[in-house]
Amino acid sequence: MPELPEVETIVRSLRAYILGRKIFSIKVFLPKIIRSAGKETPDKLAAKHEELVGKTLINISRLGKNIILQFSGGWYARVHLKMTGQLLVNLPEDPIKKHTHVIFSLDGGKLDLRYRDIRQFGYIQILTEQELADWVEGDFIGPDPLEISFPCFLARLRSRKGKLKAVLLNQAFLGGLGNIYVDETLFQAGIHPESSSLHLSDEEISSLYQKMQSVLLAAIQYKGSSIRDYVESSGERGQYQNLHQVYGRAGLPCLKCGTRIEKIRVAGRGTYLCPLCQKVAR
DNA sequence: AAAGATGTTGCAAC
DNA sequence: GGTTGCAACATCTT
Repeated sequence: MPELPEVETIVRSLRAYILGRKIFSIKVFLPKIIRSAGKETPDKLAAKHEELVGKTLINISRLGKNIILQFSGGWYARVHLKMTGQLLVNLPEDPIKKHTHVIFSLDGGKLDLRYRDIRQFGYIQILTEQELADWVEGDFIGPDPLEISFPCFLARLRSRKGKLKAVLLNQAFLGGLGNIYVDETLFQAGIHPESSSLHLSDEEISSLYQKMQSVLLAAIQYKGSSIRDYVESSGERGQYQNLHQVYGRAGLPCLKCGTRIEKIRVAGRGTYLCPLCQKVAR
């Protein structure tokens, strides 16, 4: 589900609602959602989330599509929402929706942070500072698309080969792009997703860089794209889906030239493009 | 009504 | 290494 704009929106809303709150209790309904940091025995892992009880949430940040919650006492939680994960802030009396797998009770029981995930692909990892550092080092996430400089972007792209869409989806290349925003960026830049990353001109890479940032910033302004399950932590839907130029528009006219938008498969993912506006650089 | 699709990513195989 | 297919799982669409 969520890509950079959705995760960023969730992080911002979590900051507004639960920064500074203290963990009162934790209920785990589906244990596999709490994933091992590597070396715990199963029984130790099962009890690990109890370490957070009594700790205060002192920072909330994003690393690529990962949400990092920092607690007092040197504890962290890393949340990956994968396709259908949600982090929702609720009142305790709010009905517990189906597929709610973990509830963090906050503020002496006055507020809930709930993890909900229809397909159960997402997970929560409870980490010490050292374990977080080990993860950052080992499971390398590339620079943030909104923070990387153009020279660095250019150099990194020039060092990769393969289909451009596959490169952009690779979280070790840049952290945060996913299927929707790659398609939207490539349309805006007028570049075909199957273009070879080696055969792009400096001008094309410059356009790619600028459109990537403008698309992501606009999507954040609109609080992300709600196609199916994504909502921010208050339960509100994003609105950027209404501004999609190609994603989900197969068979509809291109908004630039009127040609029918095509859907093909690239890098194993459904891919939308305008065959006239987006040319292949081989 | 079965088959194919879905915003992710890790793994195995070639 | 890059690429492909599959796996994790529930639900919706064709």
